Amino acid sequence: MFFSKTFGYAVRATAFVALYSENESRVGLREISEALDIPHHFLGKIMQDLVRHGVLESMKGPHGGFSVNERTADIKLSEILQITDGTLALETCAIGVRKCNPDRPCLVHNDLAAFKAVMVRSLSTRTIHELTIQLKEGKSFLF
Amino acid sequence: MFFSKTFGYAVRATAFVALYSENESRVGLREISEALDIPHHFLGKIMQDLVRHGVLESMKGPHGGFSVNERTADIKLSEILQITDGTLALETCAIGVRKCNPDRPCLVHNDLAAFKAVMVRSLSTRTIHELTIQLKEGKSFLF
DNA sequence: AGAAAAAAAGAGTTGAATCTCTTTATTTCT
DNA sequence: AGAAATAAAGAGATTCAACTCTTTTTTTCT
Repeated sequence: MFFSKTFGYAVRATAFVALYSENESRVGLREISEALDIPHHFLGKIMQDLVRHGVLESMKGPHGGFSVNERTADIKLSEILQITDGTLALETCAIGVRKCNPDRPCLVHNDLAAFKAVMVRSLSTRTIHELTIQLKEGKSFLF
Repeated sequence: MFFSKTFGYAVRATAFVALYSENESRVGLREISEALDIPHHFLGKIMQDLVRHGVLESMKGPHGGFSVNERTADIKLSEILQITDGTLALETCAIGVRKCNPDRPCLVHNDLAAFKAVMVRSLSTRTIHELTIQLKEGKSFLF
């Protein structure tokens, strides 16, 4: 696949927090990991990273957990991808042709180039806010 | 990426053999691995597998090497993918939503479903013969 | 027959992603 | 102040794809 599992976990967890921490309440790591069926220690590392990069807020201690901040709603999927994966795996040629480029395409280049454009656009325009709307309307699902 | 490196190596090597073994001559492992810049021991394993599955023929000894057989030209990319990867990595949900399906799509399901259809179709219709034509016409490149 | 060439086979190494376990730091509540 | 809850941090363990190295088998050629 062209994104890591970590990316999927990060997107789903962020959307989950955005849905369930809207008032003052926070969402605990355990709650997220159980709802989304993600190994909780592993998710812990991912959440740390998201907090470090300002995607979410966290608090330790009783009633601690994760919550949104003023930026969260406007975070784009591409920002999360950058945090978890560094770069989109579609950058390199799918079948390993070193000099593959639009003027010198590999055997599957054109099929992929069209898709890549769609994917890059989608990642760089979709925000967490949009995802939560889809979820609230029952148009897409987190688990 | 959604295919393994092994798949890319296998497709490129098969196309290379199809191009350069048309008369009675065979193509050696070393020649393939050097032309396509693929680690040769690793390629050896892949070639074995292709021969075992009837995609290519091989001969040991002096003047040995790999050559096409009567099936080679009609082999589809999906057959090679089956041999190297077992299955297309697009089968499972890209962000790990377990119950993801068309009636209950995850956040990126629809973007991906369209692409997957194109990709599956392309893999299951393109043959080695078509690839060699593209290569001969200079419309695509192997390295 | 024997040497050389080449693929086949087997076994080991590496690195990265994923996952697990343990300890530490912070916050809240009594 | 002390206990409990919770995230943060650190340090493995596991798995798998990708790669490397060595030995064996088969074939050809002199």
